[in-house]
Amino acid sequence: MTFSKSFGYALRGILYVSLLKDEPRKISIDEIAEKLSVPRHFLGKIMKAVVKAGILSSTRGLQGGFFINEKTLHTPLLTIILLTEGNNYFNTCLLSMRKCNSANPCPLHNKVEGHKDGLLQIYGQTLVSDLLQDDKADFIKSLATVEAA
Amino acid sequence: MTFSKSFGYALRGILYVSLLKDEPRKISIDEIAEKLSVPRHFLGKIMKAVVKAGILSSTRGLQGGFFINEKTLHTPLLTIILLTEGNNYFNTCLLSMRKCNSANPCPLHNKVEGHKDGLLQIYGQTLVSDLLQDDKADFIKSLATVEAA
DNA sequence: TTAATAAAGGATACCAATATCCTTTTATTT
DNA sequence: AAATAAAAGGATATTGGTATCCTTTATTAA
Repeated sequence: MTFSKSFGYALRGILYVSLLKDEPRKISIDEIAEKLSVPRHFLGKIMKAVVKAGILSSTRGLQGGFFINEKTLHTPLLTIILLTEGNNYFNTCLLSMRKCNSANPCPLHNKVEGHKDGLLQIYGQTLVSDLLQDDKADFIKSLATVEAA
Repeated sequence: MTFSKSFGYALRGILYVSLLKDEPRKISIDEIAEKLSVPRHFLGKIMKAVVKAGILSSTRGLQGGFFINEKTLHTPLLTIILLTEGNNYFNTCLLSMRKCNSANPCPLHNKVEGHKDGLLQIYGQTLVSDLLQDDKADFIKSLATVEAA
């Protein structure tokens, strides 16, 4: 039921860049970090992985930055989850038993399998584009939500 | 979709002690650790918390060890989860946004809320006794399942 | 072709979860 | 009472996720 912070940073970064897809400029890591209230250097490391996975594109140099490509908006959440949490995220046994599977289930396995599959469905079918909202200003605010100072 | 190792160790320890509830002897930490193939000292720390929470009982001294009490078998999984993962486990935002809730939802919030509630239901309703299996030898083996050497 | 800008990449620090060890307390047995 | 056995408790590694900084590479603009 939980993801690492990396996942949240990655998805929010992707959404921020996607939201500004109609602007001619590219989006710098500094801008993303500032608008999302996220540690700049750590975000840079994550965004690098996102670009390497082909989910976003980037160019270096003056006027450089991040921008969407043909894959970005059609990327399912599942792809981002597996990127940040590791490919075995949905295969790991809830009881940390290494040989747990359908054939040799741990005591919890069958109880949660249905919901696990349900979540997999959701994450596999929900695309980046499905999470974008029309009101940009409002959406950016919601992406950056942080605790009151 | 994941729990810490502590949760797996705790639940498996509880199940092991519960399974042997008809034996007159108490169950030592050494026996549990060995049968479950789990680090002995770390398990000790977790079992201490389990006892402190009243989910199991224990006595020190010669012939001491762990044993079930009136609560053990009726304990819902949720209690154990909150013990090992922290009370906010089901309240944390998937995108690490600190102010995310129904009134001010993050982009993922509504997508998964249903399944989150479903899992909460399962964990709240499934009791320790529901996970015990009749064939003791078989069940112990399944609790201890580890990777092939 | 030089200066400026920005991502990529590598090195290091920090912290919490995980794991181990050692000492203390408690209970039982002799 | 003394010896023993076992959990409780505290102190200390170890590891992986998180976070920061610095250098390198690439691109653009003057």
